[in-house]
Amino acid sequence: MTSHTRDFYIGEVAKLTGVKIETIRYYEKAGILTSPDRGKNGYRLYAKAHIERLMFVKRCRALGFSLSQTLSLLNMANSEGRTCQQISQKAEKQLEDVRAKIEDLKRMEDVLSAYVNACPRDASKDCPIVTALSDVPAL
Amino acid sequence: MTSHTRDFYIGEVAKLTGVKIETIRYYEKAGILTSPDRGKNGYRLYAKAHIERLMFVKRCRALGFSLSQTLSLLNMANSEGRTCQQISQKAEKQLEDVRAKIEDLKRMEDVLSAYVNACPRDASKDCPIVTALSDVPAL
DNA sequence: ATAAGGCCTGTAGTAACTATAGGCTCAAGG
DNA sequence: CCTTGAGCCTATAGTTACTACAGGCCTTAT
Repeated sequence: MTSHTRDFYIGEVAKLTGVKIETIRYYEKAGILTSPDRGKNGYRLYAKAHIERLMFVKRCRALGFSLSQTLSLLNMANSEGRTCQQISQKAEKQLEDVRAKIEDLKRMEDVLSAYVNACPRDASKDCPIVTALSDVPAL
Repeated sequence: MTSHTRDFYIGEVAKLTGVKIETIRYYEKAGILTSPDRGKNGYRLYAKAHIERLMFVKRCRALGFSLSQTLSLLNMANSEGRTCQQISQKAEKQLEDVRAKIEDLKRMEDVLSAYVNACPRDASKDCPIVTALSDVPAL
């Protein structure tokens, strides 16, 4: 029982992770993924570790982390001296950001639904939505 | 009492509307704002109508409309045959989009806060957040 | 006279991809 | 053996909505 794991072509990696081929290559160029070995034909050969790293990136992105935040998390996750506390601090910071975005969007929602409610939604010509949108404060 | 309104330089427009000078010029190039007249020195001269249009754009953007959605709203708002119903349809569509984004972000919030809660936040080495993030489903 | 500030154009940079062009390699079918 | 198709390669351009220069007028005040 050796620690041998077979290599994967980029297309297989894409299928396994659900990340598009172009995106995987983009991540490599952007320094998010380390360059894999190449076969004699020049094809990229990925090992299990690459795929785990890519899943990490995918999940971070799905949680709204930017690529640079993701890279920082990756480096931290793979560093010897890191602590659980450091990781959770980043997660908490991101949680705050997400909550702030939710608040922003809720304000949009409120205004939009007020507009929609104020509108008679019929064939009339002067729409209160238009009026509200074009009003200039100090003119 | 004529309908005369004085002209505004781009800097004044920026102050009145709170939209940056570069952004105003960008909107003109992008076809969102019509090109204003120029003075003999080549400076742009804006009239009240431009400023109202710009405020319209600013409010649409603040409500999450894209520039092309905004342009479509503008064209509709200024068209003779448009009805209140058409306008409110766009607003309702945008309201749906905003609500969908809120749902997305709430899902992120749930996952993130679960992660943060699961983490002991101490000096330990194996962080449950890292484990959860790098797990590959079918490998 | 000159310095500061506002305006002009045009280009490049940002984030995170996505799409396209042009060209290899590899396996299977006729 | 040849060809066809699929999969891979690189490099470049396009996307969205700006933002930031660089280099150079014009105008006004000191």
